[in-house]
Amino acid sequence: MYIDKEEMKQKNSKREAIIEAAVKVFAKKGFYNAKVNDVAKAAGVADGTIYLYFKNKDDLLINLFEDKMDHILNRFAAGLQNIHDPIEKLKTFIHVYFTLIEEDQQLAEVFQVELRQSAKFLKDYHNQKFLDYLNIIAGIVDEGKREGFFRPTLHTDIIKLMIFGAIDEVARQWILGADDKYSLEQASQELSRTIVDGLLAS
Amino acid sequence: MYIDKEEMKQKNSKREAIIEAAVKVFAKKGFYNAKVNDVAKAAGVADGTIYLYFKNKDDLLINLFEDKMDHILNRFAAGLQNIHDPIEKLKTFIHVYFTLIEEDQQLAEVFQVELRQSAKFLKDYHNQKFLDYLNIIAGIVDEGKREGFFRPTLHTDIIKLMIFGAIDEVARQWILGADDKYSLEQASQELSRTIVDGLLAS
Amino acid sequence: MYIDKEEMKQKNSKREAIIEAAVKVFAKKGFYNAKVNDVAKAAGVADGTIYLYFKNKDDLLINLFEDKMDHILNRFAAGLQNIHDPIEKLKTFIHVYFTLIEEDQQLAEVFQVELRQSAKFLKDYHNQKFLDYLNIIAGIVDEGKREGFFRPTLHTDIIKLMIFGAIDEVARQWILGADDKYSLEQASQELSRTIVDGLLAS
Amino acid sequence: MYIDKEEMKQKNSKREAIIEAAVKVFAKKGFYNAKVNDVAKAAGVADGTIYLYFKNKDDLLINLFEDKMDHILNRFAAGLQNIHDPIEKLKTFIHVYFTLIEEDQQLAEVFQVELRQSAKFLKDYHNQKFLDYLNIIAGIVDEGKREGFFRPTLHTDIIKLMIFGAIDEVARQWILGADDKYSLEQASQELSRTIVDGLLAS
DNA sequence: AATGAATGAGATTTCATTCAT
DNA sequence: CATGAATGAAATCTCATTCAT
Repeated sequence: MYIDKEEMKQKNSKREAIIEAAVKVFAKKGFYNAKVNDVAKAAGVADGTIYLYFKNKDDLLINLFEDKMDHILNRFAAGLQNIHDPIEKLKTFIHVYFTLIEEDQQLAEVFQVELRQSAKFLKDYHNQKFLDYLNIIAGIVDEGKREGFFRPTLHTDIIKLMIFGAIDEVARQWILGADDKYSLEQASQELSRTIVDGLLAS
Repeated sequence: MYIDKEEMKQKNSKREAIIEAAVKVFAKKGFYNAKVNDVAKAAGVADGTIYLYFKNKDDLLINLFEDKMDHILNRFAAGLQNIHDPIEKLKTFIHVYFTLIEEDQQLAEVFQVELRQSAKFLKDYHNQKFLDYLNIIAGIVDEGKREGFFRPTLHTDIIKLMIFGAIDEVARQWILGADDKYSLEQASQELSRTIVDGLLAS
Repeated sequence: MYIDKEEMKQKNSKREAIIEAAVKVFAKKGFYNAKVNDVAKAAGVADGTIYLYFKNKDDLLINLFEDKMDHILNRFAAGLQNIHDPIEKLKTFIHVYFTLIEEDQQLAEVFQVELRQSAKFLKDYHNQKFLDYLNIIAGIVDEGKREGFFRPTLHTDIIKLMIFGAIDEVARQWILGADDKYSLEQASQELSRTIVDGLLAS
Repeated sequence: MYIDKEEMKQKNSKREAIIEAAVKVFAKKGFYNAKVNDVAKAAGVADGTIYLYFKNKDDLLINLFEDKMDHILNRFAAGLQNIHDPIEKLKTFIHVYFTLIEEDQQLAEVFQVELRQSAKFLKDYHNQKFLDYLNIIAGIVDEGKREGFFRPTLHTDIIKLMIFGAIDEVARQWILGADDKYSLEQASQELSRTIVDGLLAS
């Protein structure tokens, strides 16, 4: 029994190690410029080992995405659990987002930059986790409409993208260091205020 | 005299043809999956010809970006020329943006998807044209603050990114066809109203 | 233990195989006209394998040169080991030279013809092994002067080149088959006699 | 009439210009690394123009060689014209050789380095001019034998190569600047003395 | 005769993936 | 399970040569 557990841990830990290495390497070099061997070296395994855990390089990126997205979705679920006011929910959503960005900037970079890149990921690959993520926002917006906080005429499909895009871009530029003119805390406040104001029923 | 003109046109037209072909091909296959030979065939020239006009594949992408960005910046300048009310300016900006997207969807796809991908473009390559573009938004926001329309406490560096991100994401998803639930006209209206409301001084 | 040895042998044997193949192919086609794929085929490996052992085509030529030069220098050292008379040493040097030429005519051709060609080898690439080689001759000449056999006024720096050039050219033309009018044995005798006579103190 | 002459001069001067440019460029970069366009630029003509005067790049090198060799052969003929003593002839030959080297070091470099390079030139291309050149030496040696100055047993075919190689190598190293330890004048003296001593009948 | 833009065959080199150990 | 040497398809880029002007 404990052996199985050990082995499971080993197994997991090797798969994990590869994903963590991939996050680092993809963040630094970009997916297309990163070599499988770079990831292998960073993970402390042989090239071939990666193919024991992942079908190919694309599959590694997909698995990385799904794994990390699970974690992110859990974090949002946890953060929003005990909040009932849609306005507070929206503010919390933004806050959790920036907290995640700050916690793991390399992961953030992969999400912000690399996942945008390939047709594979934004077009061909049907991205349920990303839809789940957008639906958190949609849920909050719909709730706000239902409860009379937000304009009832809001087109949720557009608004959810708008909110996501706004947060995402501010985060991306912070990550890229193009703007060290603002802190994530400032950004969080500014975005919350402006977005909420934009949605409020008059 | 007319010969010089002719030749100029010829010359330009070959460079132009390559760039137009690159837009098509990059939009369809993505930058990294597009072969130089694909671009050459699409442009009706030989592989080598591309290297007479561009240093290498990266350089082609950079030139494509700069050329097209010039056009875009001109379009914004023209569109905003005779408008003085900052609120109207913002609405017009959004409208012009979506008009451009609609006019050339392939170009839009390259800008919205492919240009996000390479470290070259978002990090290494210092991107003056993109800054110019963001500064159009910043200018409108600052004007609105000065003239008392918008909250004077707005942090322009954050707000400009927020606005850009919001518009950009809505446009991207429309391009990618993930959402055929809305028209660009609807999106334009919805964004204008929401963003302006978010910025207004109470 | 024997496994390590085996592996070493294997490893060496692949690097070796590539170098031997390169000698054959460069001799036949010339360095610039030889394709990497020609070498790969001759060595019975894939193109890519060559790049596991050598940085690029130039590096292969350099390594070939250094490896073979080591062997050649050893042969000279061995041949001259037990000889003390400078005149005998000179004769032996010439004899060993022609023996090496005869033993491996393809290698000789690469050394005599191909290595002369690229700026890399005669100018840019700093060529310690070749200097070592010339210094064998210089050593013999100096010894001969010191011991009163050779004219004490000989300018060793010139004489060593003269001797090398004389031997080298006779060998080259024999290799190129331009002159099948003489055997290497004849050439060896003729050169020995003439050079020694030229150096002798009167 | 005078127009034809003019044109002839023009014609010659363009062909000449290309050859002179080729000497410069080949000397600097080596034949294989020199681009036709490099030669064209150096000659102040268009790429295509070179093909009006020469069949291809190889043909340019061959023509360069033949032209220059004619000049060289003439110089030797002139220098040796009024000398009858074979020993003096040999000394003069060496002296003329070094004078030519000194007069045009770039040409020398092409002859010394580049012409050695391609199978085309030392094997395939049947090189009458080079044989003519070697035969000047052979003629002197034979004369010396006939007149009793040199050992009658000398194998002229070997000796001519030996003499050529000795002179050539000393010249080459001087060109390459590897040895700035000696002047060409010194070299000339040293070689003359040593070679003549080596050949003398005892 | 001269030009030089255009060609396109072909060479080097890379790197994801495999498989014998 | 793990390795990493070997593979070889495929991509970028070069450059001698052509040919319409």
